[in-house]
Amino acid sequence: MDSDNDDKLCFGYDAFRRTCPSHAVLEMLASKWVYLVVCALRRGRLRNGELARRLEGITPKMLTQTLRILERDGLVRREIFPVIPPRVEYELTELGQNLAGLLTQIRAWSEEHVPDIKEARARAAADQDGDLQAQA
Amino acid sequence: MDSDNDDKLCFGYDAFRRTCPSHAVLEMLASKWVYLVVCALRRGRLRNGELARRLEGITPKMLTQTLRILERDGLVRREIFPVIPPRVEYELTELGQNLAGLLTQIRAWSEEHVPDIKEARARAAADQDGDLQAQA
DNA sequence: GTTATCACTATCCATGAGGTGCCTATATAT
DNA sequence: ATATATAGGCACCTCATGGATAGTGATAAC
Repeated sequence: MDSDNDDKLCFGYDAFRRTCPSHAVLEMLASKWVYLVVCALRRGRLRNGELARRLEGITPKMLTQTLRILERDGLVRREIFPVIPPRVEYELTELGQNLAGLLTQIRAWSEEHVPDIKEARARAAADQDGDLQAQA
Repeated sequence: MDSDNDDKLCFGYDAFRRTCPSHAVLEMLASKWVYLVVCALRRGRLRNGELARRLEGITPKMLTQTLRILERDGLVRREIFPVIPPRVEYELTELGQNLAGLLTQIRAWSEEHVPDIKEARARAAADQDGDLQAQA
């Protein structure tokens, strides 16, 4: 029991350690597009184009890149239909579903607390101005 | 009611929209160091040096930068003691505490699911090799 | 006088995130 | 014959950012 690091140390992994695999996992999750893709797939399978329309502002490259990462890490399953024109569908795996619950909570938090953060930023900006005036 | 986007649309904000303030909030949260700093502060106030020692691999610059962002957005409170040598302490605000619960869950998830992701990556790598051999 | 602590700030540089455009295949529609 | 839809791959380029390093100021210890 390392008293310096005993809060929720799970399964011997410790995300605070740079070399710990869980650190790399956390890093993979720390991406805007990973959040949004996983959230978007939560309700069911979607095609590339459907995702692109839903995730406003994502470029085809970033979408593909993100999906490849999620597929590689076992969060998303990719199914190709050998038809013309091509049809490819993406859906969450069980592991992905599991994560989606958490990420959706983060997304909900972001939406809920916009006013709080707006207010905090306004106050910070005001304090800045105050400092500037105090200097003059 | 936009039937294309009705899952958990909170308070009129929609993180899927690039111009929505909640999108920016999500982007702010999507950072490895934000995760770890908030998690580290969860149990109580810490000084800069204590944080630096706990967050293995963080540079002074990134630590300060992250703390400034969190302070600006009202998640962290900064208290300066006018002594020599300087003493500065950081602690979560109520808003920060609120978020810390979620982020700690994400961190726990990362630690829990390392084996799953390792396995998925190994399988993906094996599939890759399979493709290469099939080509030859 | 030299070194150390502490919490930074400033600066530079390499990496990589992300954007843009062009390319593939084929069936259908015009 | 040409255009469109579809899901990409691939090469190139830019700019932001992460990271490394050095400096700052005041004091106290050696």
